[in-house]
Amino acid sequence: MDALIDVNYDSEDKCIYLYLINKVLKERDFKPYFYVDATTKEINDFLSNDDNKNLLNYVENLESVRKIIINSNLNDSKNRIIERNFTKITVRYPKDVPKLRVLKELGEIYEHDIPFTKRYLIDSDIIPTTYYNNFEDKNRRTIINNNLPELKTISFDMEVYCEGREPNPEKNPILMTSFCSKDLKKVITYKPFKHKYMELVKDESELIKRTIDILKDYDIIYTYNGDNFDFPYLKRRAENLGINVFFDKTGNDDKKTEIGKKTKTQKHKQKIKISRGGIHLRSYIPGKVHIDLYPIARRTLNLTTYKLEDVSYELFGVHKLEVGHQNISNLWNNMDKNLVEYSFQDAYYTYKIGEYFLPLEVMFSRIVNQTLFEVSRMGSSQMVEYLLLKHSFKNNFLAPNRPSNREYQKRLREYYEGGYVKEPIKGMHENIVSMDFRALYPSIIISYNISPDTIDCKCCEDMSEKILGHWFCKKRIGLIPMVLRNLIERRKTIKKILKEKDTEKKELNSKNNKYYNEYYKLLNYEQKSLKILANSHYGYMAYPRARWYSKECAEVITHLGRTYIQKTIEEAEKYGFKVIYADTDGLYAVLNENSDKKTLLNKTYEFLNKINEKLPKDMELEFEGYYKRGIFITKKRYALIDENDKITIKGLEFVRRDWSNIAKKTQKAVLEILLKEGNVEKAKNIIKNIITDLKNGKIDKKDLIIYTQLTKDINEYKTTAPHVEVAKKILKKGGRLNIGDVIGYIITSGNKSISERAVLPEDAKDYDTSYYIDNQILPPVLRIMESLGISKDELRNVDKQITLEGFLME
DNA sequence: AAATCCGCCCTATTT
DNA sequence: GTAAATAGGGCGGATTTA
Repeated sequence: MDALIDVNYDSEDKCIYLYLINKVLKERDFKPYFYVDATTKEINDFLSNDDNKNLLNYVENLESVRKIIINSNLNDSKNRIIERNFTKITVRYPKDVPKLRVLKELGEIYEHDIPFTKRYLIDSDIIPTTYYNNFEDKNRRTIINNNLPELKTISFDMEVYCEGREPNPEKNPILMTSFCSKDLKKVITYKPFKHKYMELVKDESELIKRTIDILKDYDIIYTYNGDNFDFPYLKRRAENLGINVFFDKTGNDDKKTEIGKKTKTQKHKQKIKISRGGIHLRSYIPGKVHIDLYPIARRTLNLTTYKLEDVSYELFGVHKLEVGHQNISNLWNNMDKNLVEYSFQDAYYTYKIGEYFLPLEVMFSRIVNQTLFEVSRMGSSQMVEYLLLKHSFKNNFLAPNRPSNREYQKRLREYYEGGYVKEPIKGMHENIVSMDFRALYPSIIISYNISPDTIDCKCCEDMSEKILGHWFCKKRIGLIPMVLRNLIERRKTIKKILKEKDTEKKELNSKNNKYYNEYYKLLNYEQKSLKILANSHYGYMAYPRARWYSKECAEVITHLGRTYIQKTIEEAEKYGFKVIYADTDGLYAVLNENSDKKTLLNKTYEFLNKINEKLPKDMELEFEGYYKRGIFITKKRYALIDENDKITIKGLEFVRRDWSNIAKKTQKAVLEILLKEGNVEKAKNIIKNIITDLKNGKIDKKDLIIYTQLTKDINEYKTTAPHVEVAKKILKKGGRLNIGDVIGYIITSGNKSISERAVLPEDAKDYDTSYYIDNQILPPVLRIMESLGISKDELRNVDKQITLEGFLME
C-alpha cells in the first residue's frame, strides 16, 4: 500500500525520485521532451550543421508524431483544429530543453516550458496522495481506495532574536523552535525556561540539529510564512554555524530502490531549497510536503489582516496569546516563560490551521494531478491550467504556448463587456425573494460547447446561429466543456451521495461511526474543490497569461449571461414580480400586490418551474432565499434580513477593510435597527452617541485604525495617498515591506492634508475628531438614510458638519 | 484668494 | 499573476465665485 506525496528530479542521480510514504522510488525511464513544428529531416540537418554540433549531444531521440493543434487564428478559413505531424524531441536532461529552444528557428516549439516533474505527473497515471497496490509495477498499479492517506503531519515555528524591526540572520540567533503534531507538543530552547513542553539543549547549533531531527520523520510540515521566513532563516543560520541540514527520513536510505531492483543506498538528498517564485520565496524540501499556510489563508479567507492570530480567530473563534516581534528579545532577556507559551501557541494554531486546510488541498492535488507542495502554492488559474494540460495530453492535443510578453501586453488591452447589473430600486423593501442561476458561466460553457478549440469551426459554420458573430462546433465536444462536464458530473454524484447519507442519518437518528464521518467529510471537501475549479474556467479563458486564453469565448459567455438574466427579469415582471435588483446571475424581487410569505413562495416556485422548462438542460434558475426586509442603496451595495434575523451586508463600508472599525460598527448598528425595527429615531440616536464618544476621546485606538493594502511597489505610486505615506514612514524606520502588505494607520489632528496626518497606530498621540466624524462615521450612515428618502437637507441644513451635529444632538 | 468641480488614481467589493 | 462592473475616498488641477 503506497501513496505518492512528492516528486523531485535529482540532478545528481539524473532521474526522478518518487517519494512515497516511507519509501523512495527512482524513475529512470522518463525523459524530458518537447515538440517542434518541423520535420525530423529539417531538424537533423540543422543539428548536423557545424555550429550546432554540440546541440546534437543533448538529443536522445527524434520522432515524428501526429498531434492535434488548435488553430487560434479565428479569421483563418482552415479548420479550428488540425491533426498533423510534429517532431517530438527527447533529450537527456531537463536542463537540455532550454538549450534546444533555438530550434524555433525551424518552426514553432511546443510544451518546452513545462517543468519536468510536472510533465511527469501529466504523462503518468499516478494520482498523488492516493493509496495504490503494487505501486512499483506500472502495469499492475491499482488504486485501493480514496481514503486520506495516513500522513504524519507536524507544525513548526521559530522565534528569533530581534533588535530592530527585522531580524538579521547574520547576527541574530534562533532562540527557540516549537512543534505540534497529533502526538507531540514541544518547545526546544537553550535557556532553562519553566514550561511543560520544554526541552533544553546546549546552544543554537544543538537547537538546529534537534529541530531537523524532529522534522525529518514527518511527511507534512506546516508553517505560517515558512516560505519567506522560517526556512530561509534556518538555512542561513545553519550555514553560518557550519551545520549540515538533511531531512532524509530515518531508514529511508535503506529502502531506496529502482523500480523493480535494489540499488546502493543514498543519503543526504533532502535539503532545503529556496527558490524565487515571483516576488515571494518558496521553501522546498524534496520528499517532504512543506505547506505554508499564510499564502493559503490570504487566498482563501477574506480578512482585514492575516496575522496567525487573525486567522485562528476567524477559523476557531479563539484569541491566542500575542507578542510583538520586537518584544521577543525582552522576554528572552528577562527569561519570561510567556515566551515559551507564545511560541508553542504559534505552533499549536499553525497545526490546527494546517489540519483545517489539508483535506481541501489534497483534493486539489488529486483532481489537478500535481503534488501537494505545488498545488498549495497555485492560484485557481494555475490549477485550471494543469488540469487542462492533463486532458490535453490525454486527448493527444498540443498545448498552446504561454503568451510572449508582447502577446501578454496585447491581451491586457483587450476589454469586453461583463455581467449585467440592474440599477436597484433604492430604499427599503419587504417580503423579498431571491433567485439565481446555478453555476451560470460553467453551465453556459457546457450548454453552448464554448472552447478555444470549438469556436468558429468551419465544419459547423452554416448550420449554426451566430452569437456575437461566433458559433461553436456541434460535432465534437471542446476541451474546456469536456473538463468542466467531468468536474460537474462528479460533483453531482457526490452531492447525491451526501444527500442520501444525510437522509439516512436523519432516519437512523443515531450517532455515526468514524468511518461514516470521515467518508462524508472527505466527499464534502472534494465537492468544494470541484466547485472552485469549475467556477474558475471562465476566468481562466479571460486571463491574459493563460495558454487557452480566448477573449472571444469569454465575451460570448458574458454576453449569454447578460441575455439570460435580462430575459429572466423580463419574464419575472410579466409574471407579476417587481424586480428590485439584479447582478450577473441572480435577482431580488417582490410581488406587485401586497402578499404574505406563502403566496410569494408559491408564486416563486411556479415561476421557477416555468422558466426552467425553457432553459437548456444544463442550466437552472434556483430559489436562493427569502428575506423579511432589505435596504438597497446602489448597485452592489445593499443589506438584507431573513426570518431568523440574520443580516447579510453586501458592498457597504461594513464589509470593507479600508474603513475604520468605528465607522463599520456604527453602520452595522444603524442597519440593524432599521432592518429589525425600521426605527429612524433610534438610528439617529446611535450616531449621536458615537459622535459624543468620539469627541470625548472614549473610542479605543484600535477602532480608529484604517487598513489599506499596498498593491504595488512604493515608487510606482503616482499620487500621494495616506497608506503610501505611512508605508514610507515604515521604511524610514528600517522596516521592510512587500507588495500585498496591509498598512494600518490613524489620522491625527492638524491642518495639513490627510496623507500627511496619517501615522502608524503606535505613533498616534491623538486623533482628528472631525475627520473621524465627517469622513468616517457620517458618510456611510448618511448614504443609508438618504436611500430611505430622508434627504440630506433633512439631516443637515447647510453642508457644515456643525449644523448636522446640531441636528443630531437636539 | 477661496470654494467648488471634476478627472484621475486607487482600493476593495460583488458577481 | 481568473474576469468585468461598480462605488467611493483623496488628491490636485481647472473653474467658478466672491
